[in-house]
Amino acid sequence: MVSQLSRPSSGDRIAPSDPQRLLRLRHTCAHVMAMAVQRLFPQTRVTIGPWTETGFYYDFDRADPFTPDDLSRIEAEMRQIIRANLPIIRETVERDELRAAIVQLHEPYKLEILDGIPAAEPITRYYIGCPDPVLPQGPESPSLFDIPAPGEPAPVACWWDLCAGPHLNTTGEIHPDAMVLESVAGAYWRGDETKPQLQRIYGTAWETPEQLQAYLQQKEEAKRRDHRKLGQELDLFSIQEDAGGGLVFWHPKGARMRLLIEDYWRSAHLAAGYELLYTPHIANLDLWKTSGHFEFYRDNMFDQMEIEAQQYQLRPMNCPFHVLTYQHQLHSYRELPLRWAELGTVYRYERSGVLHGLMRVRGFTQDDAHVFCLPEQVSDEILAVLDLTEQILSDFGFAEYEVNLSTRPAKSVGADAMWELATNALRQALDRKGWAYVTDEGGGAFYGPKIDIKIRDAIGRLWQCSTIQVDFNLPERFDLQYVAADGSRQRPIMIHRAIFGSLERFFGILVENYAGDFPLWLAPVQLRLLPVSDDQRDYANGVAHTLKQSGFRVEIDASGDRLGKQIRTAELAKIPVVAVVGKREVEQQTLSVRTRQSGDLGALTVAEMQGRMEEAIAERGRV
RNA sequence: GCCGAUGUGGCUCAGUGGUAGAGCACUCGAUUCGUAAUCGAGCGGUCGCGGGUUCAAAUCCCGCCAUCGGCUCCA
Repeated sequence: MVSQLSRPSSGDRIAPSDPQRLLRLRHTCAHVMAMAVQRLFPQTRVTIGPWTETGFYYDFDRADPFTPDDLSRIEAEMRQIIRANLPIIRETVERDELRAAIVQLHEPYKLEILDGIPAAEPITRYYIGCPDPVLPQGPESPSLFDIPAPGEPAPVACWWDLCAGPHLNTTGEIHPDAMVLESVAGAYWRGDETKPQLQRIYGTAWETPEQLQAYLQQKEEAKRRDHRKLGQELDLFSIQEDAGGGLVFWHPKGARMRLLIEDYWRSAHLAAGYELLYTPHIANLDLWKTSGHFEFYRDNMFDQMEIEAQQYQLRPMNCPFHVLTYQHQLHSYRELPLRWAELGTVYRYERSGVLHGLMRVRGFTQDDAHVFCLPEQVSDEILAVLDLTEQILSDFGFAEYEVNLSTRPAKSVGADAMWELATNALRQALDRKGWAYVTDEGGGAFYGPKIDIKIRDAIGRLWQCSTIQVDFNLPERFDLQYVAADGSRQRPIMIHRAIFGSLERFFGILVENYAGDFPLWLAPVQLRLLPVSDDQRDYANGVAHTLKQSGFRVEIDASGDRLGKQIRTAELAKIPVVAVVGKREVEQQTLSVRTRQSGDLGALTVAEMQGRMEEAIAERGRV
């Protein structure tokens, strides 16, 4: 039960000196851009243009697509408008008057917006450069006010938009070098894919050029850490066109890391009182009809396949299988809670345009678990899940969380009383855990409310991973029972939860968090031996053998390259520790150790080396 | 799925109608080397796939697939 939010929320940590003013600035930038666009491309219709976390955008309706070249022209035009330092004037207008003006301008989207504004609300418009434009002076007279060639229409140094504001007082308050246009993208009118597709131009804007530079550097940093790029460079995984989009191939180094993650996960769960299950990847469609998935989740399920006149379904979820396992025998209240976990691989149909590296795929493995418990155990069990989640995530280096409590959505099943009980149990557990959280009204699953946990990575971005959901729907649909103390049959409550969410996605987050520079316990290769010449091969083989016997992941550079090249190759592969073996080391039975973290450590015996590495592994750190 | 861009050896990329290129990787040879690239040679591509235009297509046109930036979706 994992939502696969594929992009992180903004990790923007560039602090503005005046946040309110920055929003006005960005909003004004959007207007300036719209003005520039309509000056350059008069046939373009305007729609909306808000500020965003890093800048602004404006959606336009125009027959021809904007090209990168158009963006440069628009940006140049915006600078002219900024340099002209045009006043921005707010005006409260009568609805009918404005309506007539909009009709005259042939702006259908603006008309729709105007007509959507409740009668009681005041209506405002914002002018740029009207009604009394300040004409520029001096040699850098902007093109804006150049005298038009004969036959061309006179340029209009005036533009207005129906807008609630707020805005800056003049365009000159925007720093022309703290603003750039970033990209063009398709967007739907009112975010509705049945409505016309518009062209959205994104820009970024800041108070100062320094802030802009900091933002651009952050963007570069995110690009440097991109798990798709690092996955290729470090040979961790691939997604192959020949196989199909969204299907992941784990290469030996990535698979080794996955194995480490899985091993850790299994031990942690066994220690926390879970049992492990393995269940099939396909099953009779009837199961999915009973569970409600066929009704509620069909759009994301792969097509059914017919096997001997029966319809079978590739699984998009694990829960019905755990439910069947529970149902297979009668349970006493004395057995509960039952905590069953599975690294369950699921397949979900995702529209081609949404696939994204490991973050959004069509086949992935959830670290899924279901807790079957008594109503009075729910709160304790949720609290225990929160504890386990914290333990596991912090061992992977994630100590900062943002927590959401999502309540009943419009499209949902179940009685109000059950929703209330479940939502209260989640709330109570969060309070007992002492975690602050934000309530997301209507953000729950169709079958129950949930807690979502986002982790903050090394560069401040938030990623959704863990989810905890209370479900009274499946127990109902499958008629799950336990025998209560009085001998009556009662219905257990089911808690779904995943900590990593999806292994693929979590792995991608790990790659980005560490920028491929993994702590020693996770590094696919922990140490590489670099023989200075062929004479040291036997010694290197002996050392490698010893270290491998002790459980270290070791390899020998077999290239025959010179030492400098071997070191370069190891550095590029981000191998945490290299050990040079030359004539000296063979004679003294040592290793000359060099780590990515601390550089040259000098000569160490094999035993000393092992000690250093064991220490780093134990604290999940680096050498 | 929608809008736009992109797709050339294993990787990164050049090549805009006239005989497919570079660097790295790989193989071979020489060198046996001390902390981020030794030298030389060689191998390797039906230019994403399928159609079309043309005497001639990596290059132009159409369809499809995948990837990238977004939109929509994300139980």
